[in-house]
Amino acid sequence: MNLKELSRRLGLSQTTVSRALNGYPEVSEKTRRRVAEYAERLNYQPNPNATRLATGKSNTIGHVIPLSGHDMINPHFSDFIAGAGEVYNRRGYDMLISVVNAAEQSMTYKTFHRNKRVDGVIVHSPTIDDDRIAMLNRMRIPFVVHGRTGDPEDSYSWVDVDNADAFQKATRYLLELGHRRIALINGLEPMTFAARRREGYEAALVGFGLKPDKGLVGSAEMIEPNGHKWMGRLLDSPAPPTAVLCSSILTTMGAMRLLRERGLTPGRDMSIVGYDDRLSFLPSSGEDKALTAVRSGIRLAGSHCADMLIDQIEGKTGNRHLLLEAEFVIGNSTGPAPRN
Amino acid sequence: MNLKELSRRLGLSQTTVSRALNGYPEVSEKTRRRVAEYAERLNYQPNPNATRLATGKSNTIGHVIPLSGHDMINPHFSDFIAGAGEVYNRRGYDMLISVVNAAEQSMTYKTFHRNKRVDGVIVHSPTIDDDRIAMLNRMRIPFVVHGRTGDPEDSYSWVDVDNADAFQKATRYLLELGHRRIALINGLEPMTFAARRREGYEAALVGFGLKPDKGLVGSAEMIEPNGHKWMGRLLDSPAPPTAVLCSSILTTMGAMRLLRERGLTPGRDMSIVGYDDRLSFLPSSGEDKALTAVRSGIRLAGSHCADMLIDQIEGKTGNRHLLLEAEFVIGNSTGPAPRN
DNA sequence: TTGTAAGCGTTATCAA
DNA sequence: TTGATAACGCTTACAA
Repeated sequence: MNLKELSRRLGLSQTTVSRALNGYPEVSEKTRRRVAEYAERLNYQPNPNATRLATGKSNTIGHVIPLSGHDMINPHFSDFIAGAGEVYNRRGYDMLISVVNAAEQSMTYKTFHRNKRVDGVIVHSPTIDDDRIAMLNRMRIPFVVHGRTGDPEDSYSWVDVDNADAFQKATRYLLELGHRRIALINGLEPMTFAARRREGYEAALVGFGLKPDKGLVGSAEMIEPNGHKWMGRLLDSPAPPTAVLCSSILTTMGAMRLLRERGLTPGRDMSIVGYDDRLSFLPSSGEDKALTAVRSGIRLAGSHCADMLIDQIEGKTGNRHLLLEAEFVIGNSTGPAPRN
Repeated sequence: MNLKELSRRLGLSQTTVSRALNGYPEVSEKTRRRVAEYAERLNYQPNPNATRLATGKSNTIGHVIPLSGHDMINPHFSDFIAGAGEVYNRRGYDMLISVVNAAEQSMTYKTFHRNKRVDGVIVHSPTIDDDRIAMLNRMRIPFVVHGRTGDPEDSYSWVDVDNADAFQKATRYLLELGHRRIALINGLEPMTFAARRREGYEAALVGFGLKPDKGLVGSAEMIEPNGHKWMGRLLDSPAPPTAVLCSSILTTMGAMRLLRERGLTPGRDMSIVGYDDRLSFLPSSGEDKALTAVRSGIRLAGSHCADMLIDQIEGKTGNRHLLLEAEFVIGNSTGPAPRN
C-alpha cells in the first residue's frame, strides 16, 4: 500500500493525503480523520526511502565504532546503546552502527553526512586532541559528544561526568584515611576522561602537599586483564602503594583478582577505589558493600546523549552541555593506611 | 556531485555512466575507464537513498534487540556485533540496530521488511517455541539465526554451537572425577541454547546411571549477580553439589565470588566448569589456568552469521547451517570429588 | 481547503 | 555500445 493507491481509494490527491498524515494545518478536520482512518485500516506506512530521498532527512543516528588495537569493542558500549536505543525507539529514530578500523573513522563520518545516511552522530571516546569536533562542525552535521575534548566547551554539545572532581574526592578520601602512596590504574590517557581523572587525582595529592609520583600511575585499556597486570606491577615495584584508584569496574576486578592471588585482603592490605559504570551485567557497588567506588551509570549517559542530539536535530536547541556528578559510595575495599 | 552533473561533464548519458559504475557488461572498456576516473576525481558517490528507492535494496542488516525484563542488553552482544560489524564493513553493509520492548519485537521485523529498511536480519536469542522463524519465512526476508529454535533445522539458516555435546562432555568429565552431585547454573531455559545445555548435562548423568535432580538446576539470566545468588542457594540446600557447571562466564564469576565469601576454594571444595564466550574484556580461560571451561568465541559466531546472511542476500546460497564445536579447556577450578 | 506537477537521485526498460 | 524516458514513492511549490 503506497500513497498513490491510498489516495486513489480515498478519492483525494496524494498531496492532501500526505498533508493530512503529516499534520499540516491546512487540511480540514473531517478529511484528516477520514484519511487517518483509512491509512490505519489499510495499514499504510510511508516508504522511508522515498521520504528520505524527498526530504533529505533520514531519521537515523549514526555511531561510528572504531575497533581499537585489540580488535575489541569497548565493553561499556552495550550499556550505552541500551540507554540511547531506548530513546531512539521512543522518538522515532533508527540507530546505525558502523564498525570501522581506526583509520577509516573520519572518512566514515564524511560519508554518513554526504550521503545523508544520518541526521546526526554520537561521538564516542573523545581524545584531548580530537579532530572530529572541528570536522563535524565544518560539515554542519549535528552531533553530541559523550565526554569532552580539548576544544572550547561551548563549541559543541556534550554529556560528561565530572571526572576530575570525582577522582579528586576519591583521592582525598584515601588521603584522609592516612594513605600517602596512592596509585592510579587509569584508562588510556589520550582519552579526555582519563586525563581528567588523572588531573583530579594529582590535584588532590598536590593539595595535600604531596608530589605526584609517575611510577604510581598506570594507563591501559580498561579491561580486566589490564587491572590484573597493573596491580601486579605496582605490588612488585620498589615502593608499592597502599591504596589504588581504578578507572573502571573491569580493571578493578582484575586488580582484585591479583590481590587474591597474593593472599591480600582489600581494605586491609590494600585499599581499592573502583569506578562503577553500573554495567547491567555486573553487581552494583553499594549493594554488598564490597567496593568503595565512584559511580555513574553509563546507560543514563546514553539516554541523555540521545535526547540531546534529537532535540538539536529537531531544532529545539543549540549546543547544550550536561555535566553529571558521580556518586561516591563507601564500601569495604578501603580502610586506614597501615602504620609506618 | 550527483549522477546528472557527472554525466553532463563526461558528455554521456546518466544511463551509461550508471552502467559503467555498476559494472554492466555492455559498456566499452574505454568508456568505463574514463567514467571511473572522473568519478574518482570528482569524488562522486551515489546517494544511497536514491539507490534504495530505485532498487528496493538497502544494503543494511537489521538487528532487533529486545530489552529483556531487566531493561538490559545482553552483555555478550557487544562482542557479537564486533564480529558481525567487521564483516558488514568489509562487504559494504550497514548495521541497523533497533532496541525495542519485547512486545514490539515482531512488529519491528514486519516494519523493517515492509519498508525495505533492511535486506535481512539476524535473529538473536532464539527460543524453542519461537514464532519468528515462521514469520520471517512467510515474509520471505533473508535471515540467519544465532542459535537454533524448535523448527526443522533445514527450514532456516543458523549458526550455533553444539551446546548439548559440550555440556555432555563437561558433565562426563566431572563424573569421571568422581562427582555425583553435579549442579547446573543455566541460562533462561526457554532459550534453546540453555535447553540444549541442560539436555547434554542430563544425558551425561543418565548415561552414567544417575537420575537428574531438579533441585540441582538453576535457571536465570546470565549475569554475575545471578551466578552469585544460585551458588548460594545450592550451597545452602539440604544436599549441596560437589561440582557446578555454569552457562556463562558471568555467572561463573558470580559463583566464584560466592565461594570466596564462604572461604571455599574452587577445584578443592567445589569444582566449577564455566562457559567462556571469550568476551574481549575478560581474561581468557586457558591462559592462567584458573578455570576449567567450555569455550567458544561469540565474536566468531557474529562474523559467521554476517557472512552467511550476506551470501544469502546476494543469492549465493540457500539455507545453510554451521555447527561449531566448543573446546574444552582444563584448568584448576575442577578437581576430584571429596571422599564420601 | 484541495489539486497539479515538479523534484529528490538513482536504476531499468526499451529503442536506437 | 549508447541514450531517452519512465519508474521508485514520497514532499512541496505553486495554482486554483
